[in-house]
Amino acid sequence: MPRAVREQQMLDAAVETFAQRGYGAASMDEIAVVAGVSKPLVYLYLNSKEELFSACIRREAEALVAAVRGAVEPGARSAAQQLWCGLRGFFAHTAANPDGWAVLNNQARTQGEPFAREIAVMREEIIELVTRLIAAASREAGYDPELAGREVAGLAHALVGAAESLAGWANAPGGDSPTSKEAAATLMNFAWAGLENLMNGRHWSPAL
Amino acid sequence: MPRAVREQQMLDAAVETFAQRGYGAASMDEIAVVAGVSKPLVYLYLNSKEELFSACIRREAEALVAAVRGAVEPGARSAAQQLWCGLRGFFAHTAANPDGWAVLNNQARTQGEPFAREIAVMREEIIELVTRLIAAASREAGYDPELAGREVAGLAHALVGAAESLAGWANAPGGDSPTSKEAAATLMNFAWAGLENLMNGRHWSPAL
Amino acid sequence: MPRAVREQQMLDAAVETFAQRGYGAASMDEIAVVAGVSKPLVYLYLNSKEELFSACIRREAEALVAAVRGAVEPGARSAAQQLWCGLRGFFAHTAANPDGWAVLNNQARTQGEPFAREIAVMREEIIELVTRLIAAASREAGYDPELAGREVAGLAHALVGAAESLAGWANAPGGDSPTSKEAAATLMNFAWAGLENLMNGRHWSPAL
Amino acid sequence: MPRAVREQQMLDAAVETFAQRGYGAASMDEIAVVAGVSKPLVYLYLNSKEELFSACIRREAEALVAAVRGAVEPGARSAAQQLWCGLRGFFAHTAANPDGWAVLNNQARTQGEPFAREIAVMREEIIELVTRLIAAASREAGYDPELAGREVAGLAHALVGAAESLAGWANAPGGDSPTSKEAAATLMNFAWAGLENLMNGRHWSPAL
DNA sequence: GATGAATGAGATTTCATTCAT
DNA sequence: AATGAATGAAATCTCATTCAT
Repeated sequence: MPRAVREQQMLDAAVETFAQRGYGAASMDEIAVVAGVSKPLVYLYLNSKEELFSACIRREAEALVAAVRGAVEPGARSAAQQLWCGLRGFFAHTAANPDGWAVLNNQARTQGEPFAREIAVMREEIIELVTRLIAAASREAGYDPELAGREVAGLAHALVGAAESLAGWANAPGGDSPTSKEAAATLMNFAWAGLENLMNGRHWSPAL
Repeated sequence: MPRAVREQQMLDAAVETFAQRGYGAASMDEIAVVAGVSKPLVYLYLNSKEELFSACIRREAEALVAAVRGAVEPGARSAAQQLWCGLRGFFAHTAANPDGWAVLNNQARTQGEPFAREIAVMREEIIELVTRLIAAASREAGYDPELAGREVAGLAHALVGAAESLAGWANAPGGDSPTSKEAAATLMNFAWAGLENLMNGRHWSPAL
Repeated sequence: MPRAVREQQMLDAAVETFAQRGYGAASMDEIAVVAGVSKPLVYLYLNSKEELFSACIRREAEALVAAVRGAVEPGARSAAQQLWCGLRGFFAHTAANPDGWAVLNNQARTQGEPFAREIAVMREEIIELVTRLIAAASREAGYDPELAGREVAGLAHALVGAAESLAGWANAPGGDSPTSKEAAATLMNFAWAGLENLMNGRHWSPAL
Repeated sequence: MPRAVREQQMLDAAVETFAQRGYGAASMDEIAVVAGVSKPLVYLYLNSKEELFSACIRREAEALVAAVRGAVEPGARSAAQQLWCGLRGFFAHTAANPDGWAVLNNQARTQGEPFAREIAVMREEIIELVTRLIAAASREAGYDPELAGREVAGLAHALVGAAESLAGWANAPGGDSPTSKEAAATLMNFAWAGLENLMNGRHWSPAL
């Protein structure tokens, strides 16, 4: 069996195992068994547990970013529609790849350097994309996004954070989880309302 | 030295170590050294690594819930003010106890059962509190929260998720993090705007 | 059992095993079994295979140097007698501690850095001692050792090299090995004759 | 490429690797890479690590013995001259083939059976040659070597041991090493003086 | 109440070796 | 003649856990 194929099998097995057991508790033994190969082969191809984990992170991060970017489809639609499509793409991808999402969001982020940095890079990329879309959407709505640059960035941060949180909830087993469509709609409402208030200068304040 | 004091020292050491190394990488040896006692004493008081970790989670979760509930000060003020105070309490507590927060949010959540369940319980408690406050606030504003029960819950979920995300950002080292007051204000703006739109039936929809 | 005692037991077992199997082929498992303890205890006390080997080298080197110095008994006798006694002490010690000698001469010297350096230091110490004794002996015999400083050093080098070689032969199993007394006598003859020729300027030359 | 040539390339690579890493630490992988062939080919030609090492020993031992024998040039000269030429040949060969010498003297000797035996055989061959030369030289000088047979053998042993020791010193990096000519001259002086004293019955004795 | 001494079990990693082509 | 693909076995090292005092 050619090397490239085997490597993907190993990454599949590793993502599954890391997601279910956690980085520390996942053993190379188990990963090899799940992949259906011997342990030395895993080391021959991927060198060490750390590099294997990094390879998982890289593959899953690239797949997630590609899924979101692919869903956005720039040009064809309004910025608001693009944001909506991006969110739906995000929830659809994380729902379809719960293990990959768990590796990125639960494991990699919490295992310290050097893994956290790789996640941070991916997150920055997405936040930047969201920031651009919100700014464009506010321009479409007739506002001047320059007026509230810092707050637009804050909105993007909160939106991404809330999306991450909802993705976990949406993937959780149990009856009352929202569908991925509902989750995206909730967030669009959130973003929309926030944008409107932001641009109209309607801020909540403690004195209110 | 009385047992209760020693036990708290051990929990302090354990929280610090778990937060910095992660559950898997933290060793009982190191915890004992940090606590300034011998390893058998840790076992005598806390039985096993798992129970020790559970004790940390329980202590930190209770402290966090108490801090938020204490900040809310029911009765004295409007529901919106209570929500504001609760958020400030949340951000203040996580900023003052970064290790405890890291154990709850980064470690316990990602180590699988039975720890994740303890976190879920605490989270439900807080989400319920937030849901009640949002409903009360909408009643104060003259709306009928029964009209949009499910969406109020969604709003609470998103708010808590965004708060968790902002707590991580606010505690992160680096110059552009928001202060805990800014973070709370950002979230109140979103909650407020979201509530208003919700109650006025102004939903964003794909067709828009 | 107190730590110091156990540590010596482990070093005994390690010296025996390293001598018989070689550094590479000796396993920590076998050393632990020979020492009658569990493997983790070996690591607890001696940290790693490398440090364990270093500890063996240090202990055996110090014992050997002490044996030679102790046998020399300076002051009481002529320098020639001292050299004789030192050689006898050397052969007696290596014969009584064949494993220790094998670790120093066969294993440590050939395992590269950092072990070879430790041996080199010990060897320098002994060569210096021998050089001093030869110089003193030549003074006693009425020569001026300053006249042939470099060659005296060469003689000391050759003497030590020959002694190392003979120690291996004397320890070897088989009937025709010399006793340790014979070995020492052979070397004294060697040294004596070399010294005499050296000081009388009688050099062998190819033309002869 | 013909098999014989490939085999020599592999042996070259193996000698180099064994000399630099030691028998245990040298891996078949590295040897194959250094030889510029694939690992299975090494096994096809040389069967196992042990046989490969044996082949190295055999080749290098034969080359060394041939170099010494070739340098001796029997018949043409006096026995003393032959000894002198043999020593020069020995030092020249070890200086020109430091890796081969390291394999013989440092690695093979210290890896236990069956390798040590192969070295012992070669060594016996050389000691026998030296013994014959010393006996012949003493006959040329008018002595009766039968009178001191055992001591002549001892002298040969010491001479060979000293030569091995000096070969290591002469090959060592560092400024104060002797040249191979100096080393040979030093040994001839000792052999000559030792022989003279031996035959004249001038023994050093403790009582002296 | 407290600890120095000790270990069973299992982690990651490496290596000599072979098969199918 | 030659190799990419693959592995059984064993190495070093760590850790949660327990006893005897």
